[in-house]
Amino acid sequence: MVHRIILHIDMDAFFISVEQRDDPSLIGKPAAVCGSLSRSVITSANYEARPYGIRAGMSTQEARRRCPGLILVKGDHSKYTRTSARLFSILKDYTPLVEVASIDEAFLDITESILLFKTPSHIAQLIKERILKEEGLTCSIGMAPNKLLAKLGSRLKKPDGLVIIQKEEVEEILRDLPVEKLNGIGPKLTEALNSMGIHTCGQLGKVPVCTLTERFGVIGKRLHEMGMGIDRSAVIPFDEEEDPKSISHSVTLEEDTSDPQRLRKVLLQLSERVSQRMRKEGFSGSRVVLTVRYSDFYTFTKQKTLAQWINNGNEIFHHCFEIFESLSHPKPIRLLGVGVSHLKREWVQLDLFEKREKRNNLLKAMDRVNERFGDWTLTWAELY
DNA sequence: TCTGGGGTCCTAGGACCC
DNA sequence: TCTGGGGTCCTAGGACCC
Repeated sequence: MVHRIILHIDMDAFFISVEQRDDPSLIGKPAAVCGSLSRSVITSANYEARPYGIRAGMSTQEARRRCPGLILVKGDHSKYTRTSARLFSILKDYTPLVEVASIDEAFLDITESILLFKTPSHIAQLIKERILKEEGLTCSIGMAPNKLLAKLGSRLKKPDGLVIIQKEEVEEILRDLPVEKLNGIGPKLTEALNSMGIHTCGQLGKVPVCTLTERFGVIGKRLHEMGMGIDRSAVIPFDEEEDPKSISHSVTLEEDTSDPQRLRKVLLQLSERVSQRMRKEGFSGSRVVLTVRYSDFYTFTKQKTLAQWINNGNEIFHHCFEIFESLSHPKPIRLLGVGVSHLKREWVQLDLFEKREKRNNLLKAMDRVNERFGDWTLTWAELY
């Protein structure tokens, strides 16, 4: 295989950095973005807040307790989506092979682009400069022979880092690197590996594949390769992405409730939002999934496969309400979710071919990012 | 007043069919 | 009349990601 050059671009503390750019009074003070000001979690904390232990996923209450002076900003997701779209349009100036990994992360395959630019690291440098100049934001970039290592690289030096991992250095870098630093190895796998005496990637790469497959099944082979820094997966540009497999919305209620009328209304609204997205993106589905979380945080899903394809709000509601009513709910409800899976395309987006031809068109990029992230703009307040 | 919201992939048991 | 075995679909739940 041709030796590839992959970049992973990861925005630094994306949401709160956007807020700081727009409100300089936040600069230099511990600040964080959260979902809502009451029952929510931190979605992004700035580097001044991190010494207090403030991290994404922490409840806002816990964050306030740890850092009484913390400034909390309610997230404005439509703003982040618009910023994200402009960032992706910058990236597409350097290669058509840009993968949207999340709202603030991208993979670029620049193997072919180096003919047009001086060196690979020059491309990375140009990208950092343009993002800073045009958006006032910093990012961290990892450059490596594959996505796994590029992603590792962008994590190694944050914020505003540029880490280049050459093929020859891979073994040395991985030798003493804790396994949990790799994308895809979460808390449970880390614990399991550690209990087998495997703590570093170097150790992981030396474990025979059969030992790993015996213990972990199909992912055993993948783990073995990860330990050796091998990753053959391709960068998938946005216009070659597969269709989504499910569309869902969920909401944590302002307060736990058992009131059937309120719960019914929430299910109706969630069903309507799901159906609007399905129709906008051209899907029907034949499986409805209800998610319920009780006040004690016990969470479960119940699904129902239908004999027909549906995409309108009333039908989605009808089926998920039927599931809802078939259950005896022993505790007040904290969260409800409605989803549809088993999706089928009703129509093909007319601009798909156009998209292929105009990969550098800003509007197309914005459309695509909006399709993926636009619904983040909806908040609880807007539902009522 | 602890704990958001949107996804993907994998597993595993049971039903059902040949 | 002591019971195989392969395949698919359905359902629920878990791990992981940002």
